Amino acid sequence: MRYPKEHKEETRRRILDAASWAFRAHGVAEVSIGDLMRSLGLTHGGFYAHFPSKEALVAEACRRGLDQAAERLTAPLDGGPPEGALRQVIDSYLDARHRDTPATGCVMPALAGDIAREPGEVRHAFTEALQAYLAALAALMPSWHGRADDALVLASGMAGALMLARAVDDPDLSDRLLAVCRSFYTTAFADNEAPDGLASPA
Amino acid sequence: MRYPKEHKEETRRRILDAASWAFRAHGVAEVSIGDLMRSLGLTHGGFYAHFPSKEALVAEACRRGLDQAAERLTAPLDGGPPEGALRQVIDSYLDARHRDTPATGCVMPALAGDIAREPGEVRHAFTEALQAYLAALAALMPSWHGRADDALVLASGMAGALMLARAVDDPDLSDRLLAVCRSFYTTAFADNEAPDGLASPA
DNA sequence: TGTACATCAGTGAACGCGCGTTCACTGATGTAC
DNA sequence: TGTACATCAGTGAACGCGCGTTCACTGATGTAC
Repeated sequence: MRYPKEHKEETRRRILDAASWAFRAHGVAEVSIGDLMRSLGLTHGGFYAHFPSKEALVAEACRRGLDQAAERLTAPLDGGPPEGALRQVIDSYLDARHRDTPATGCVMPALAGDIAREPGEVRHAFTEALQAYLAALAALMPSWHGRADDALVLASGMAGALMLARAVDDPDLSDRLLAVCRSFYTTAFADNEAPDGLASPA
Repeated sequence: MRYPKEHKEETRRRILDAASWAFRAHGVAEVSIGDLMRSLGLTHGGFYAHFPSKEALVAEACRRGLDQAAERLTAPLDGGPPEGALRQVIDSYLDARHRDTPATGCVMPALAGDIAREPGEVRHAFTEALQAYLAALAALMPSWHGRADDALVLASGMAGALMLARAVDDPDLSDRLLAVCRSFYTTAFADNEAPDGLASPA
């Protein structure tokens, strides 16, 4: 069959989206090309007309996932961050809903452990997209902070907390982890206080 | 061949140690039973005389890895934590050497992402061992802190930082991540200040 | 002391299975005449 | 307007491979006599 002009790049985008969700939900190793194409009503053979290898798909899926997250951070604010934007980011990141829907959630807690063992192409794409994400996060920080450094602490801390909250078996521990970290990071980074009397972590 | 009395449990321990290292270094999915037994000079068939399944091995390997980490936290101190013990834990956790040797490092940044997707047996073993680890970490905290809560923040934060430091492609970013988080967590949790004038995170 | 036997940790062929990747092929449709 | 053809996104059989797991077997040695 012959297809309309943009059909192919539309299919490519559908593969990429489905991969980006499935990898976050089930892990890179557990999602096969066959599964992926089948979930789109296609067959596995067609995949290689869109991507040269599974590895290339993983790299692009990581980048896309992080790029979308960065956009979500930036989108709501047109003229500088409104009061409470950072607080809202922390609240929704360290939330039961985010914990329970990894497919549409942040790439870091879902895949960073795997990415550390992936080949260079994947790690490079992840790194580039992470830099952009960190910059977007830093832009939400109160200006009297060491913004870029604080963004590193906040992003890695929230990613670690969400990852553990997902790994853990015990719902109470998982909820407590989210609640405690949410309160800690809000106090440390999103409280509007003077530079000298910074928030207490307690 | 007939073997001396404790030979079998000695072999079991060797399998468990090798698995615990290999899983952290290469990920659960990338280490096959064949690889594992071959690395001990054995053949794959013998594995099932020691463990009922790969899943059971993963569960025990996680538990063992975390238990050893908890022991390492507790061991040096016999009569309460000496000054600077927590500082030392943070320094050695968020260190380039730890980042570069995942096989002997902490289980959380290496495997927690995978564990979140593993079946109940594995997650349960991980959770139990994590509770013990968190208790050991809390015992190092200055007593004026909300120890148990602070241990959650510190453990998850350090795990997230190490995981990202490993995933990232760019040595400068990776080093900066470690340095910034090291300084942040030391100030927030290991500075000996009065309860009212807590450490500033900046 | 010497001999026959029971033990059992470890062996390795075999099982069914799914993976990533390749490639000759299909067939609906836009285009050229 | 009608017809022949070129295009090319998608198909599905086939490739070699390694996986987790099973099981009949091996053979050195402790033990019973």
